[in-house]
Amino acid sequence: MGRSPCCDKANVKKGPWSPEEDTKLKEFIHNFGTGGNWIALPHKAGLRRCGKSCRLRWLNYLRPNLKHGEFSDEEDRVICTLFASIGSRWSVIAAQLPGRTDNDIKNYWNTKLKKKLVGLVAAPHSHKKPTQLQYQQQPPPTGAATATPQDVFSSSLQLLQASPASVSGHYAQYQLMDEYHEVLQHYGAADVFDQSNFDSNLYGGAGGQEWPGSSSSSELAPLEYGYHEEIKQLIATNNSSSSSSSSNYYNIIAGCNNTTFE
DNA sequence: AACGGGTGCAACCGCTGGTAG
DNA sequence: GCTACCAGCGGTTGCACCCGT
Repeated sequence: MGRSPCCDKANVKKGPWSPEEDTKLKEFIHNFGTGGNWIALPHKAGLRRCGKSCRLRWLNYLRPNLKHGEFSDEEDRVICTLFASIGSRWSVIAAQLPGRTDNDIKNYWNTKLKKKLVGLVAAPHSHKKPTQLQYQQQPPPTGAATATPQDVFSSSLQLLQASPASVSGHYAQYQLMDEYHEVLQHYGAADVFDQSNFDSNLYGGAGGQEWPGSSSSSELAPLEYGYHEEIKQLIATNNSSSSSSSSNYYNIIAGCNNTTFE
């Protein structure tokens, strides 16, 4: 048996919202709030819309203090960093970017950031990347039988963050993101993450969404949290071998010196 | 001017997890 | 413990707009 639909599909309007509908929704929520029940809201507000549609419209467009327009370099950096850490958990990423919605960030990632990466790789001045074999040669984290893509990327990003300021910046970040993307493809993309393990690492296993030690939910979580020991281990291992793949990453990053990204 | 492909964004869909009864 | 309901989430789609030919 299937579940009952959330609304009468035949009697709800779909498609773009009109200014009148926007006004009705805004005024209703301003006067009465959502009442904790989005399903009942459209009827009360005199809207022929599905409750889910109202919720989405409010959260993504009508809600106060929303930012529209270009993402800043800093926002780019946060998105890349968090994507590297937690994957496509857009709501979690959005929580770190005040005024941005998960839908915004998802669209931005899918339409712009991802393409920036691809463009960089295709660009003539792109630097040689490690091969997939080199990914496989990455040492596994402590206690793991094999290195996961996430391990590889985490170590790469950590190397980047630990490197001198001259080698940081968008180009290097995006270069790493692309490597990450390639690793995902190599591993079949789908079941790369042990999500529960990720959550446990990311949130300290407490089940909450606030970073341990953080007094504010808007505080940016330290990237290395949860991976700290694994990453240190990886760095230690990589640094001990001059022919290790970590030096490939250093070469890539070093090659980005004085490269401006737009 | 007309057309077609590309792009960006708003909105929808289907699923999951939480929870009240 | 079970069921039904709801909010929230991520993936996907539809469409308006832009731009090159």
